[in-house]
Amino acid sequence: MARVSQEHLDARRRQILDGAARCFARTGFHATSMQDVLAEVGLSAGAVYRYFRGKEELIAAIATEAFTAIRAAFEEASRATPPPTPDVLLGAVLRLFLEERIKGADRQAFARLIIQVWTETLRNEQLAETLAHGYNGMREAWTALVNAYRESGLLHADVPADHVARTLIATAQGFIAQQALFGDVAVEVLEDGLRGLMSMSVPSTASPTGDVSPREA
Amino acid sequence: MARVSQEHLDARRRQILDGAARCFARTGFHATSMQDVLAEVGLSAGAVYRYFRGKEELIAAIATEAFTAIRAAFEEASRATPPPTPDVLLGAVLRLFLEERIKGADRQAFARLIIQVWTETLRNEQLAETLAHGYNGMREAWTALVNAYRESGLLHADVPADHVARTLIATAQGFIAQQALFGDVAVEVLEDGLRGLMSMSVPSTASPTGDVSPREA
DNA sequence: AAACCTAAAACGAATATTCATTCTTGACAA
DNA sequence: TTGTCAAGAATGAATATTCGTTTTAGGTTT
Repeated sequence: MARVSQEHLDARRRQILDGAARCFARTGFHATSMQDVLAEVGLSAGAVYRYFRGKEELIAAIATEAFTAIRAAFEEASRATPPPTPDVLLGAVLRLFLEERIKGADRQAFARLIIQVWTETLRNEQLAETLAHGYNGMREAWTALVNAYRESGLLHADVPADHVARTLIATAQGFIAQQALFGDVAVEVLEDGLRGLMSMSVPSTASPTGDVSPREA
Repeated sequence: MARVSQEHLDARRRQILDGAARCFARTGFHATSMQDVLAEVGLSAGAVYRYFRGKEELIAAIATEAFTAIRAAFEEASRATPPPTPDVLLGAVLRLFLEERIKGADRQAFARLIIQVWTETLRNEQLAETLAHGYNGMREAWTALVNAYRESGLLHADVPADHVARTLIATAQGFIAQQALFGDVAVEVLEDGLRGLMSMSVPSTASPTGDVSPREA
């Protein structure tokens, strides 16, 4: 028996994943050809097809891995005790996110990969379910956190905790989008922005602006 | 001259754009084949290629049109006088956004198209510039708006107005992403979420960013 | 010797695009 | 009004290319 060590196999697999991730972040899943990937990872077709059944499996592996990293960032930040205020919480999420890197790629690469994972859910139902399930978990954790805000007297408005949780997650997602599009995201922007919002006075619930009526199903 | 009426030409062009938009929203720009588009619009290849030089031009036309609609929603909402509070403002943006529809497609379709426009900027530099320029315009308009908040005493924290503006835009972008991914976005979620954030107390502890001295909460 | 990998060639399927052809339109002459 | 006819509009099978993948034979490492 002359087998290569398991570490070698793992390293090869990682080498492929990293190279493919660079390609995908650069040009997108479907505008990247397998030949692009082969050239980037520096391996032959036969080698790559030994580790992955095909392009779809490679995409699925990278997409799942990327989303898992995102989810971990959200959950790790929300585990802090006592619950930090939203600016600190989301700042931590974004900081973890910006630290997450694709080996050998620039700062924008991971964000670009993430927004492509979003679009890939259109085609890949399995991935869509993974994402839906993952986000539901985050929502629940963050809803509990918002409820803790209310109980400690930090949150005054009488609004569903779930709505606040979804809004916070949306803000983080938006900054991921901005990082992917413009690559100029600094954590302070988000932290300051949230502090600014939190410092604003809440208008009385019955605000007769008139031009917009809350009629939506 | 034996030509067909200009209205006919315009209608054909729109027919192609609408059908292609449905395809692209469903499966993405690059996973959609021209034959898919041809079948969806009910025209032959030759007919479509009379109106568009090729797939790239079709993609560019649809992407630009979609982003223009988004930008219009942001700007129309920000033109309201007096400046409405962020919850009302972003609520209006999201309402306008959810009204924007691709003819013959479901509620998620337009949001799905938008997130694909984001990813398309990776490949299309021209489109990337259009987006960067457009978002910069929105940022400036919204920064002015946040400054108006501060002057009217609504905003207390001493944070750059631009940071608050970017955070608000990020929140809207995040809800667009959620609508694309899960399709269950209601405007009230965003409105409640922002009201909740605005009702929270700003911590007075020194923040890691430096000597931001918050005033009364 | 067995597992790993390479390099190159070849594969069929799928792709975007073209082009020779047919159909349709509408201005104009009768 | 009616008939004519060329230009415009549309067709769809054919084209060349590119794609992902498999196969081949040979070489290298353990």
